[in-house]
Amino acid sequence: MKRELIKDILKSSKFDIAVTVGGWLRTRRDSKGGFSFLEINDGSCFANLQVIADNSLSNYATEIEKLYPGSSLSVTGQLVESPASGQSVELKAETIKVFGFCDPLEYPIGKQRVSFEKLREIAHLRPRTNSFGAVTRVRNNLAFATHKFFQEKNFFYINTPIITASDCEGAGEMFRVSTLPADNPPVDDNGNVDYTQDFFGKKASLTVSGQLEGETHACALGNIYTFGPTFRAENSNTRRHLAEFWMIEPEMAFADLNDDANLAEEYLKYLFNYVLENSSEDLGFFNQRIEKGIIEKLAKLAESKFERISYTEAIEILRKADAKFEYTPEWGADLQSEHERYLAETCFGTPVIVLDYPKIIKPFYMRMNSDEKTVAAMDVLLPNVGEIIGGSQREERLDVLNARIDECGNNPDDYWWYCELRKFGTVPHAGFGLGFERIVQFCTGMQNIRDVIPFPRTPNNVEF
RNA sequence: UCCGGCGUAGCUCAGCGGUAGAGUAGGUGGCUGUUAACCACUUGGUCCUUGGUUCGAAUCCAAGCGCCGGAGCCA
Repeated sequence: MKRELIKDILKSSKFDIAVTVGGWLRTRRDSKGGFSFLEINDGSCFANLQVIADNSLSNYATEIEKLYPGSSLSVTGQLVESPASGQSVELKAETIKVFGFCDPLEYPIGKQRVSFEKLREIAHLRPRTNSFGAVTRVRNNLAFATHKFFQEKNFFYINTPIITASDCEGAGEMFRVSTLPADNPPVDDNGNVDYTQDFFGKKASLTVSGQLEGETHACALGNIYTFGPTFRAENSNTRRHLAEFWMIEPEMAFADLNDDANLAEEYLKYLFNYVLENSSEDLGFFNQRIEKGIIEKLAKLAESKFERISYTEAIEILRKADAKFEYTPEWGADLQSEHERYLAETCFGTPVIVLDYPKIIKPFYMRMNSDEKTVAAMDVLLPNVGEIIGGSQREERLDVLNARIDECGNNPDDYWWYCELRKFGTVPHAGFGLGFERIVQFCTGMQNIRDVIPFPRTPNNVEF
């Protein structure tokens, strides 16, 4: 079926031409003047198209008057200038084909307001709402902008494995991947599960990060990035965590921590500018209904310089701060949520990049600084969201890396191939990870991360 | 996992010891180039589950289940 998108029709300045649209009814208003107003949405944009359905249509009494929100239809007619205010163009229907009626007594999302919590229970229908249509289009633009940004900078898109045997420094609890019988797995002489009999012949899990594999390709192709699903089996119940989420992980060869921070800042600003330019209609909705001032916020951040401070400076600022913290800031302890929020929201009011964390709170692969107390790590903190990016310069010196693997209590055998990247032609390199849903949250103002991914997976929730 | 809050009509909520309410959606009638349409009437409920206190529980207490917010873990 050849059809025009409402997105294009509403921009059209050509009138009195024949067009066909297909979409879902949002609302019907009857006029006793002998016609009905139908508002159609086809998902191509936020706005609806107003259709005039005259009672001279052959199926007016039999079908048009029985249309309720959610019904699917196609309309062919003349695009005309609207005589009334509220819309510039409207479609005067010549034929209306109804594909599917929608019973208003059963359909859960009519014209009335439905809470986000309720919509999560009907995740198969929620993309038909204004909010989720807008979130989905912004999410799409952020994904496209991500590829565009890295491709323009000559980064190669690579696909790291989803099933893995390396547990990447214990970034979180992992989901086991196994074909062994769950109720009665084979056991070895010590009574432990015998994974040599499993599908892969050893313990396998869903990935918590593609970083270690990503490094292999950075150490060959130069600059690469991944953009794929990531899994954490943590029992996290917050509005910022998912068990399955999408992560973007660039990795650069011949790069240090400063290059890494520059890339992170440039990438975030690129995203802000991209959605400001290409999602303006949807952002207008978020600006009005979800987070007042979000457009101004994104525009300001796209222009501003991100604050950069060392971890040690951050601790000093927090200790002098005129604020009550539940946890006293102390050198050597990780920054608490309240500390990150103070820095990004109260103290600077801009994104903050914190650099050079104590080695004791960071994983083995981060590069040791010359003070031998800190490592070349960075976190990017956003107002309201908190940590959005975590990254580091990687340890490229084999002897130091081996010592750190030992020190952190890891088994060197698990990282033999990772170490060989240092053994054979090592190179300074750096990268970071960004949680895609968190940036969607930030750019839409949506409060709960479960509402910026089509089908959220959280503890006790795997419906759909 | 810990702390706090909340589960009442299809939906959004009020009621907080004396026998069930509003708005909205749906129905009927009226009116209208309408646009969150409007006006009148109207259908609609195991008050999450189980147990306890009480003459009497939607209301108080306890446990369970579910959801939300904060914390931790992190992206």
